[in-house]
Amino acid sequence: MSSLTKKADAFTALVLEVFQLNGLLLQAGDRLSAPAGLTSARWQVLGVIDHGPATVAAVARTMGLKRQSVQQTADALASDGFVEYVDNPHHQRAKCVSLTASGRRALRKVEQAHAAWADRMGASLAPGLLAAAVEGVREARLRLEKDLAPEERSHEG
Amino acid sequence: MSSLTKKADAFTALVLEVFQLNGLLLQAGDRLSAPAGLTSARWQVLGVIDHGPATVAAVARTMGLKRQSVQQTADALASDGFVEYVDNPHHQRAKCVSLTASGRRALRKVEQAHAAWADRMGASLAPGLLAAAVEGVREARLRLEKDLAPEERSHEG
DNA sequence: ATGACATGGACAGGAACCTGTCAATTCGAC
DNA sequence: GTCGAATTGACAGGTTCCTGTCCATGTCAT
Repeated sequence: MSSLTKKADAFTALVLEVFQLNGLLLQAGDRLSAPAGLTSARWQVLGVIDHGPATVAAVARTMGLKRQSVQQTADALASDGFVEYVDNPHHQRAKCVSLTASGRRALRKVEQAHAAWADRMGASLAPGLLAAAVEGVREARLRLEKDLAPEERSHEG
Repeated sequence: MSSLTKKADAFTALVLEVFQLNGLLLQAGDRLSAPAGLTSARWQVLGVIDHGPATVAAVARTMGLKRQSVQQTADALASDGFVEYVDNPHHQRAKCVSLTASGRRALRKVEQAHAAWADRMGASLAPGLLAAAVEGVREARLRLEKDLAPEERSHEG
């Protein structure tokens, strides 16, 4: 660390903070969704198909994940009765993932818990600080996306 | 999302940004460390023991991970010759993880790449914005740590 | 219509984290 | 010194993500 410039040091500090916050957020998400029988990953999938059924691949694109990862989560959700595969009029093999009544109930429950939590957390931070954090992190993300883009040469991702 | 207050909405935006940035950072870390034959996780472990050998459990505490996770990474590093287990004068069973010459070489290589990258990224962001992002994310992390703390009742964690 | 190409589901295997449990060791209170 | 608590390594098993591959299906230019 001692050989880094000031700006590099500041950016590295952001990286370490983001890693830590990310870990805590996953923990918080699991705690929010556990009472409804869900996890962070499963809750996210239910959230995506809340506005309407979608194929596994479409959900994956929305979430920025690989379709194989979402497939696993969707299969687990289906075997727990939170979602079901329904026929897709536009594609013979690619069925749509659709919320069941049980899935919708669970999602509503998590959303209520999430609303209370986000409100509590959002209120505990100075508004200006929160806004600055969002903007700063978004800017960093955009730069990093550009930085990473040139070398990505995968037909799957 | 529509039932959230303004502050809750802002906080949720921060969460989504952090998730995305975290994913990109892992990608960037892997890309930085790949030329040296490492990954993000392995590089982190090498970084911790750079200032001196330490037990697996101590490394885990430093990194905020479970010792079992670090054990796996350390074993992998050992089998690749980047680290070796050396006797611990203070503990019969708990050996210390120590850098080998090869491990030190790899670490130096990654650190150089990291310095260049962090400098480039840090310079691409307005200094004020970067500082605000660090402060905002840190504040959010601290609040979340407090928010999460009361319920944590695990003798391992 | 036919053949190239992108998209999608399925399956295999791996990385990095987690939890839970066990026995060995160390440490502190007494 | 001795006993109980805390720490540590080891092992088993699980989650969520990844990559790579194969084949079926849909789309589009020719």
